[in-house]
Amino acid sequence: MSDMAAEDPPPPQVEERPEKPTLKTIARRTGLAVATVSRALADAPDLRTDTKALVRRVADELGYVPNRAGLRLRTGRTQVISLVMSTEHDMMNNTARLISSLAGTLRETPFHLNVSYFFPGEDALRSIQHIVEMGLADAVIFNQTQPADPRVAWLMAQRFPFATHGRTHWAGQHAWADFDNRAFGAIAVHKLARAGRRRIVVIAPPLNQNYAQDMVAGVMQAGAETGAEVRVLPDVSSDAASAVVQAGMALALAEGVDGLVCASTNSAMASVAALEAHGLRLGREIDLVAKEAIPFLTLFRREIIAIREDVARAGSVLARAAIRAIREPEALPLQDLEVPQDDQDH
Amino acid sequence: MSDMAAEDPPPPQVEERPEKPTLKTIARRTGLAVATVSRALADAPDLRTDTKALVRRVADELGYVPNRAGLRLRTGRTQVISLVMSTEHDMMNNTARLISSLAGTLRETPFHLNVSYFFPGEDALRSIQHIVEMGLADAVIFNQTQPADPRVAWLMAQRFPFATHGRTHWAGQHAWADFDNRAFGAIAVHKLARAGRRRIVVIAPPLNQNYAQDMVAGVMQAGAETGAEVRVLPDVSSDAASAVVQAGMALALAEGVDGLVCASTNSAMASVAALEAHGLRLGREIDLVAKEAIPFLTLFRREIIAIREDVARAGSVLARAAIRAIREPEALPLQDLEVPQDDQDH
DNA sequence: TCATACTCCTAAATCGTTATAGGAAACGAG
DNA sequence: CTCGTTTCCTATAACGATTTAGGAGTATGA
Repeated sequence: MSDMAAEDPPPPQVEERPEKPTLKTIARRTGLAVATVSRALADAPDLRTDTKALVRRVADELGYVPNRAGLRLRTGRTQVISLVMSTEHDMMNNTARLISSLAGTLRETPFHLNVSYFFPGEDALRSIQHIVEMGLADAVIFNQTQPADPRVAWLMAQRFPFATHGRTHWAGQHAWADFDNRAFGAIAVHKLARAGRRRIVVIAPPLNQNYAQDMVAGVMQAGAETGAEVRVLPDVSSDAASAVVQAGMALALAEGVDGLVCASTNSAMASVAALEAHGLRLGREIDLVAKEAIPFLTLFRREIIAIREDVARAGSVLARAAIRAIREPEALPLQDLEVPQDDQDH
Repeated sequence: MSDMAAEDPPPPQVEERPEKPTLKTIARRTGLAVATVSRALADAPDLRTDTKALVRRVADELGYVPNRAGLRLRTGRTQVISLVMSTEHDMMNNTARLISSLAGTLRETPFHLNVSYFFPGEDALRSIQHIVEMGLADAVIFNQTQPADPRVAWLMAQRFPFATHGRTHWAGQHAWADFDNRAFGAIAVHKLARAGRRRIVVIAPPLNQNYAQDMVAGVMQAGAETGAEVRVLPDVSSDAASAVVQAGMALALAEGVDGLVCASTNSAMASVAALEAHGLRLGREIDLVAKEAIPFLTLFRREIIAIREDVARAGSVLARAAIRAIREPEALPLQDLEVPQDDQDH
């Protein structure tokens, strides 16, 4: 008998289910009109308190849940929050954590999480315009912000609710969650300096990204403070990381580099491969500081100095920020900056 | 000026957009009734061919897209496919690949991808029942199937469309995409045997999972064929992987193990940490075969023998399978088995 | 010529919700 | 007793789609 052999199907006990309660059901049960029931559940001020209490009690008894299609058709509200991701830079499961955290935060709310991607070569703005113009969501969340991100500009002009993973030039005016990459860069260089490293190379993410610029600012500042020589080597893409980084490294290492800063698990692993190929040993001739979202690097090489980023925190903030942007458009946008601490262990 | 300083907001050019075309718009434009337009777009047989052509032409000109809320309210169809994931076993971004592949395949269809999770300790069946009973999706996709998976049994009894990542006892009767873990197990042991390894330890996923049982079957069979001694060490959870595996390894290594098979990138990295702590060297005293979804292990230790699993393929199949299950419930369910090849390099 | 059949289209109802406008009953004031 | 006010509720229309039943014309047959 092969793997594929069909065993007996499970018993087909198709119990007919009691049909879902609607406003009409509650109206019948209470003797009120549908409109009254609707307004009672919305806590309209011109209904008697005991009427509203009655309606709510019956609604609870029946397990009433508003029909999403009816609501959406009538009000235009979708109860959907749409996450629009880039497919690039998707290694080492930042993405999975972000999504699961978003979904986890949203599950206690009436909102559903829709996920879509824009692909390399596509216009990031287009996919978001599509969602807004088609009325496919009440808010959008996206990542990989640029300093003057066109998506942010457009959404602000439209007054459409959104939240970003990463800041922009307009960070004061919209909802975001971000990791303090400037602090990360500074801490990284300080740690290396304390370890006696003087010639530091930084593997930076693509410099059109906002967080890459933050990180560079941080390392440069710390370089000035510590007197270490800091050189930035921009990484063109995480996917092509190993090749690019290794080539860059080959050049850099020739000049007596003794410290490395990497923005991702990815580039850290590629860099280690390169430096070991040059006969350098971590913790001896060279030290490496890297940011990571999952505790992997220390499994990879115990000597790597890892700084953690809590992506789940960002996801949770972004979900709440999006809801707030929907419900209280005039309120102060929710913002959260995760600041890494310099524990001085190194 | 700090990072947070608000620069000038983007110009608030709120151009009023032409309102979205509906059936009514087309009806006005063509002089036909709304019902006729609807039936023309549905290609009703009792309409004149040129009428239908006219309607379709006008619809195209206007860029008509059916309103999802209207459709859903009237027909009950949501045009949503719901992915219900477990939060466990989520390392090394299988998840991210799966989701991006699902979303990528679905983008050319009218279906949207909803993502939700059930959390450790929750009943996996409940979250799916909720979706079905609330009418929140037209199909569900889920992973981590068990041989007699209660979700599969329930959905089959309900005749609700679904597709699974991983097979079950009823694999002949429902849609699924799977990796051939039995072949993987067999190939792994054969590779080790060819390298002269005789005492092999297998780090298996939790044995209640269908794929873990497949993998065990594969290694046992190959053990018998090659005469190697094969012992299975069950892994309780990927999250706790490192601790558990290291403990198990400690015991196992004491007995002269010279070959290791790991089901995931995760357990492979943990195992390497453990074996190196014992002073063993990969490719010398011991060899390690592992499955991975992203090309990382060879960066980690060049000596690891990696077998690739194409999660994107699974995602694409699952998306198409779900759509087929929705549209042609009586048709043969779509199924796809990815069989790894033994390249004999080792 | 008249009944019958066929072709092609449409009016109306419906899904579940909310907003608008207004109505019935009770109350207070003159 | 009558007239306005206030209180509390409801009828109706609308959102955008599909389905059902049927209607107006034209063609066919005896």
